[in-house]
Amino acid sequence: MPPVSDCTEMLDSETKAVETPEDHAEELRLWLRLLTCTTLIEGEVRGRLRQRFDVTLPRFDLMAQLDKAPDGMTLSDVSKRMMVSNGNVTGLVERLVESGHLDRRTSETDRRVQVIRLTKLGRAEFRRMAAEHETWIADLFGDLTPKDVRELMRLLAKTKASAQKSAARRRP
Amino acid sequence: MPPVSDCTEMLDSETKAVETPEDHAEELRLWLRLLTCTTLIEGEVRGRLRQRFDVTLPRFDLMAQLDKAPDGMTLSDVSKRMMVSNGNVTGLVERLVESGHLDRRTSETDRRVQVIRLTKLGRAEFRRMAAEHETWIADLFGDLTPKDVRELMRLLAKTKASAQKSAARRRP
DNA sequence: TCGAATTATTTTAAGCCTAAAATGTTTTTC
DNA sequence: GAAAAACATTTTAGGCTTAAAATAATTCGA
Repeated sequence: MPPVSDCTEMLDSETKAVETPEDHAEELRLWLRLLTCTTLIEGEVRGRLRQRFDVTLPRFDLMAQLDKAPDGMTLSDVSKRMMVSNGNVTGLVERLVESGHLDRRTSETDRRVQVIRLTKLGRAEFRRMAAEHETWIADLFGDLTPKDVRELMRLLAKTKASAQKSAARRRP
Repeated sequence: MPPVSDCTEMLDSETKAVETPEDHAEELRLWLRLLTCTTLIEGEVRGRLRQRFDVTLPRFDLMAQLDKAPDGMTLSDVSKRMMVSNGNVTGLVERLVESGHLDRRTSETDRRVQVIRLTKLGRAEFRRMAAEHETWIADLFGDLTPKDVRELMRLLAKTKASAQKSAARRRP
């Protein structure tokens, strides 16, 4: 058998590119590791929120979005920001209004739109939780140097852009 | 007012460390970016699995675990590997046995233990899906150079270790 | 201006997920 | 060897999540 050159793309006898099952094992491993990290940290945060404040992670996340928007947000805004389905937000908001953390009103100018805001109670509780939450995150990432953090930020930004591009290709 | 040295840790008049609300905004941003990346990619994979194969992501993930274990796994193994609750696995397995993708039997040596395996059908279907899945991942991470991938792998490994350490501190 | 398309939200049906309690089994300990 | 501890799994109750269909309101276009 003649020696074969070690090129990435295989060529057939007529020098035309041939479909080769390329090796994407590295990317796959990277994806699994990314997922593991997120799941690990998310689970930890979820548990601490429940133990310390008896609140669920989705509730906390929703309140976090609203804390950054003093003038309120529409359900669609929230849905896009949180990257969850519309129906999901509907239910989440329902329960948070029920518990007195959120205020919800129909927009004056567009009767399709619901604007939601944190109530005083909601804001106070969120701030209390957020302060502690921040220390948890700092601790979870505690072994990373500032340089590590910067580098990760950069690479994840690149990853996000790459994934968005890929997603847009499929669903333009 | 005398000039103050710009040290990170504030000292009070008696030179004892004082609790200062430290700034962990960078770590927080990092966490949000990590979460965004994962959610983005996960959503994309979920959608493609549904469209192309009419299968859910958790089902796919479970089958992926079993594909790596020809001799089968116990429910506990699966639960640990997937980092989901026991009860969750019970239900997932139930549905996959129902659909003929999994085989489940009680261990000969320990009647508490359930051993599950992919059936022929399950393995065949999984392999078909996995091949395509791999190309999606490659595409989603397509703009990363091999060096980026290596660097991310390294930093995420460090992140995982850090988070595990932090989690262990809380729940030893 | 009227009908069509678009947009915002809700509803529906099904499945996923968790924490905690319950059940049954095995191992440990005295 | 019996009680206690540990273990594997299931059940329970409730909440989260999605995709798709339905409802309602607005905007656009001829």
